[in-house]
Amino acid sequence: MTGFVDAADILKGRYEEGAAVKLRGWIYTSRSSGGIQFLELRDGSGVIQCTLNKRDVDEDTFNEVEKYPIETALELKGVVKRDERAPGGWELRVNGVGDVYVAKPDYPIVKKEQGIEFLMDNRHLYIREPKLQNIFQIRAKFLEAARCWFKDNGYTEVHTPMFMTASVEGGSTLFSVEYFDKKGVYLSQSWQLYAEALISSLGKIYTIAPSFRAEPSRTRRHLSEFLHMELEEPWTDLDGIMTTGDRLVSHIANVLGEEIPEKVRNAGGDPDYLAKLKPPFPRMSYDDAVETVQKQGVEMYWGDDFGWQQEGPLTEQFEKPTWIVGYPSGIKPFYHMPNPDRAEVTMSADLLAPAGYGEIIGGGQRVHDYEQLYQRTIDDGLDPSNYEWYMDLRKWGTVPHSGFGLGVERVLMWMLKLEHIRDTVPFPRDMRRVYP
RNA sequence: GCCUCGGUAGCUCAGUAGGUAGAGCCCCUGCCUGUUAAGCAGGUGGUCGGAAGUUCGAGUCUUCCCCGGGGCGCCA
Repeated sequence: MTGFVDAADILKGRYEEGAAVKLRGWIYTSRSSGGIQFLELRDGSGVIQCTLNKRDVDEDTFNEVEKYPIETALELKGVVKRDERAPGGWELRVNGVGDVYVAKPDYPIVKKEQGIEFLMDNRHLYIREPKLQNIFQIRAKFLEAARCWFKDNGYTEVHTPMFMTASVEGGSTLFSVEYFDKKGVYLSQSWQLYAEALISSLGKIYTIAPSFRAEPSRTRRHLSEFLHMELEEPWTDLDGIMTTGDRLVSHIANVLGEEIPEKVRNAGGDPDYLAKLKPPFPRMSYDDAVETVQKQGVEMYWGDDFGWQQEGPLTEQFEKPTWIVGYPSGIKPFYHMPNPDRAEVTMSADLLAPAGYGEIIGGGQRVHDYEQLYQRTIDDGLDPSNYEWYMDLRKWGTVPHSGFGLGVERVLMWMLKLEHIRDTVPFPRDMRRVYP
């Protein structure tokens, strides 16, 4: 059979009642009531009920179909029918069956409550669930929207190595790799050092690539491998890069809210909020943030980073994502530029999502002066000789430049109000799980 | 790394005072022409996470180990 249609298009009413169509997919659920069978067919676009009436097909076909276990893949032809009794309001009245790929009868994922451990052990099957399918489709739209924005704003996509010899974010969270006979090779934590080299070649650039962090973190917002959307641009200061972040995040939110509101709603998000999210986002100095936290009675001292205890109360009242600007030098990596008027703080900013979803962007202005960078490296306890090529960049045509990294899964989690970051990605990697 | 909860049928769980293993779902068989996690009747299915110990006897008590969930610190 050829010329198959998508279940989603039938459910959207794109076919008139009575239209003869062909569908193919996997049996998601099946129920039978003697002379009539109900199959919910899952085809990658959605799930649609297909009814088989004994009157409409020959007896052999009817009896065969009744025996098919769930997850059997098959081709169905029939007639589109509007029916309020069907989930979604539309169904296919089947009058013929094409090729069939019969499943084994013991599919482990049951339409009942199941434990997380079991579902994670069977992740390769659980990803078929419409709930996850929907999130993955939103994720794809998210990336599409971002790339579209980058293109419209003159950014070039570029990719940097995953194998690296130097730490970007601090050595304790590096994954060590066996790299032939070489020692000291690690998986990338960030593209940043390479990005700073590439801006002198390409100008405004971005990447969408995995980053790896060996943080022994067991929380609902950590992955050891996450998708990192990073951006770097020359001739730009801290203020400029925050404005860029505002526009990028707003654009992605708007696209999701306006173009696929139903999917967003089904996942648990609020499409109206996303559609209306507009720049600029509020900016709060680190000093004021500390004071705010202290006023709420939570223990914190100037110079500390925000832990969960501090961040929750701080972001609870936020309507929009909010920038925390000017972190102390002591809690930011060496490449952050010190504030010329106030050496104890950096020209850095993190974007915190509302409602305790945590940090979704981290970035700022980089040190572009050679001497200053050299000193910062030493102050940070690092060996400058490990960063020779990176220092080199400051010798020839160094200009003020800034960038940031956005955690795709974190942003998705916030936008869809998900309980756990694991559901933003098909096969999540955390400290306890690398299988399947 | 630390805190905390858990591991009994394929899945979700119950298991009283230590006395020899249960339910629902899944699956199989039969019935049912509008089901929505369908319903009704019957049936299959177990090294109680592992090892050692106490005991006449351990799913249950003790010790050690393994695996997992949630959280903290840290981070995007």
